[in-house]
Amino acid sequence: MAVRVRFAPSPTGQVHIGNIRTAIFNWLFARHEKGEFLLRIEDTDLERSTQDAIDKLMDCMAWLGLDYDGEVMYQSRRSADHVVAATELKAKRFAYDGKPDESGRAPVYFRIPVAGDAGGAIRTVGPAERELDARETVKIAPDGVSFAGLSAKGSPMPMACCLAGVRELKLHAADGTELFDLESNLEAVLNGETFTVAGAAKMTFLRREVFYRDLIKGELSKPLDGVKDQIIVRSDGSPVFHLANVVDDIAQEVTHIIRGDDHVENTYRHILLFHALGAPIPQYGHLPMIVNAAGKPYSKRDGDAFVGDFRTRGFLAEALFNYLALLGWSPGDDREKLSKPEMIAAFTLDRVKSSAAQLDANKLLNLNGLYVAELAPETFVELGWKYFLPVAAELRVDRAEFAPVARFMQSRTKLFTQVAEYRYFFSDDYEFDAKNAPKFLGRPEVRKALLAVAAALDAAKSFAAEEVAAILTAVEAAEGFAHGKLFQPVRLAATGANGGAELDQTLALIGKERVVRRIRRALELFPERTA
RNA sequence: GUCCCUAUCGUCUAGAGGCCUAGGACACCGGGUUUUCAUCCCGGCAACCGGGGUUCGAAUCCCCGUGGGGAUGCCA
Repeated sequence: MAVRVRFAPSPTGQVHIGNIRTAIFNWLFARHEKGEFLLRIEDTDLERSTQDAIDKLMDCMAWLGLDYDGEVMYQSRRSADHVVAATELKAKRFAYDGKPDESGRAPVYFRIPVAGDAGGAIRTVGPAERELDARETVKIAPDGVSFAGLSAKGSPMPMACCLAGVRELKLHAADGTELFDLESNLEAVLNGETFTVAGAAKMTFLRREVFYRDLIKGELSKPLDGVKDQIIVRSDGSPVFHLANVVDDIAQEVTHIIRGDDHVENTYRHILLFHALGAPIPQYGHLPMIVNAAGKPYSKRDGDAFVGDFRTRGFLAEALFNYLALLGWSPGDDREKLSKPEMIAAFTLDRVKSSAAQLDANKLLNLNGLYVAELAPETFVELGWKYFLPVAAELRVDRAEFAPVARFMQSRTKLFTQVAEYRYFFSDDYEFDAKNAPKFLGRPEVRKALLAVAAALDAAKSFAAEEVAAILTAVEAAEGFAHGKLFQPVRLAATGANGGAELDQTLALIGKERVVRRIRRALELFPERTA
C-alpha cells in the first residue's frame, strides 16, 4: 500500500521549530517512500486558531519547500463526521455517556475495549495484585474503578483506571475474604450500575496491556490498569482532539503517523480508537523533542524558535532544512551537508534517534555560511538586497550600487542580516572601532603617513584596486613603514572597522572622493596622542 | 505519587557484542595561508551517567539506581 503521511499542526500562534521539524521528517519519509504528504489544519480550537497563523504556516512551508499533496483538510469543517463517529462508537458499546454537567448535558467517553485483543493491540500479561488502603472505599462504575493505593509512607493514594484494565477483578478484605467479583457484575456495570465496596485491603486482577511497535522507539507498551477512559466529545457536543485526530486520519487514509514523542501516551488510546472505528491501525513513529539551550522543550512561548524568525534573521531555507533534518537523524555516514535529494535518498525512520536533541545556534550558523558561500552571485545579490532594503532606503542606495559590493562581500557573509554591515561602502555615517580607531589614528607618524596617503590617492588618475594597492605600497615605503603596516590605520579611517575584505578592493568600491574625504575627516575626529 | 520514554565529547551525532586506543561535525585552543578579518589547510582539547550482572569479550544485552523528558485535562 502506498505510504500516506500527514502534517497536522494547530494554527495557534506561529509555527515553531519543533513543529516544522515534524513536517520535515514526514515530508522526507513520504518522498523517500514515493508516497504522499498530506496537510491537515487542526483548527478546532476556534478561540485560538487564526487565519493569520494559517497564512504564516503556509508561508513557512512554502519557504522550506515542503510541498504537500492533495487538498488541505480543515478539521473545523469536519465536526459533523467526528460526532457521527462518536455515535457509531456508542452503538458498538465502545463509548458511553458520562456524568451530566450543571447544564444537564453529558460528555461522551471512549471505553477501552473490555474484551478482545483489539485487533492485536491488547495482550494479557498475567495476574496482578495491588495493596489497597482499607480505610477508603473502592468504587466500581461504568467509567472505571477508583481506589486508594498505599504510598510508601502509608498514606492513601487515590488512583483510577478503566474497566478494561482490571479484568477478573476481585476485592479482598484484610483477612482474605472476597468482597467483590467484577466478572459476575460486569454486565451490570457496563449497563450503568455503580458498586461501592468498603474495607478492601487488596485487589487482584488480570493485567492486560496495549502495545505497538513504534517505527522509531521499538516495541512500546502500557498496562491498561494505568489507563483511564477518555472523553471524546465534550458536554457541549464538540469533539475532542483524540477523536477528531483519529477520525481525520481515517478519512485521509493515513498509513504512517510520524509526530512528536509527547504523543506516545496518546497513541495507546488512538490505536484502540482506530480499531473500535473499524479502521486499520496505522504505523506510528515518534520523533524526539527538540530542546532549547537550557535543555527545556521549546514551547509556544519560546519567542526565539519561530520558523519565520529564522528567515528574518537571515538564514537560508536550505540551511535550516538541512540542519533540522540532522536533529535526531543522520544519514549514517559522515555527511552533514546534504541536498534535499540526498536526504530523501538516505532518509529512513530506523535511523532516527529516540532521545531529545538540543538546537545548536553555532552549528546552524556555520551550516548557513556554507550554503551562503555556494549561492550563485546573482542569487546572493538578490537575496541580500531584500535584507539591505531598510539601509538602502535610508542611504538612498540603489540595487546597481549594491550589487558589486554584495558580490565582493559574499564569501565573508554567513547570515543575511550581516549585509547591514555593508553600510560603510555607501555612507560616511559609520561607527568607528572604539578601541583601535583612537589608538592607531592618534599616532603622529601614522597621521603624517595618512595625510600622504590621502594626497596620493587624491592625485591618482585611476582608482582601480591595483592602482590603490600600488599607491599604498609606495606611500608605505616613502614614509618608512614596513609593507602592510599602514593597512590597518587606512582601513580604520576609511571604514571605521578593524578588519574586513581586501583593502584595495574595498577602497576602490567606496570611491576616490569618499576615501580621501574620510581619511582627512578621521584625522580631525581623533586627536593626536603622543603617549 | 504513579505510569511511559530516554541517557556517547560543551553541542549535534557515528556506533546494532570483538573492527573502539570510541570516529565525524560545530564550538574552543594552537599553527600555516591571507600584508588585516573571514574563508581554507594542519594539529590539539574533549565523551560511553553510576552500580551490579550476562559473556572468553559490553558503549552495545539485562537489572537497579540517578539525571532529563512526557503523560496523568471536557488543551492540542
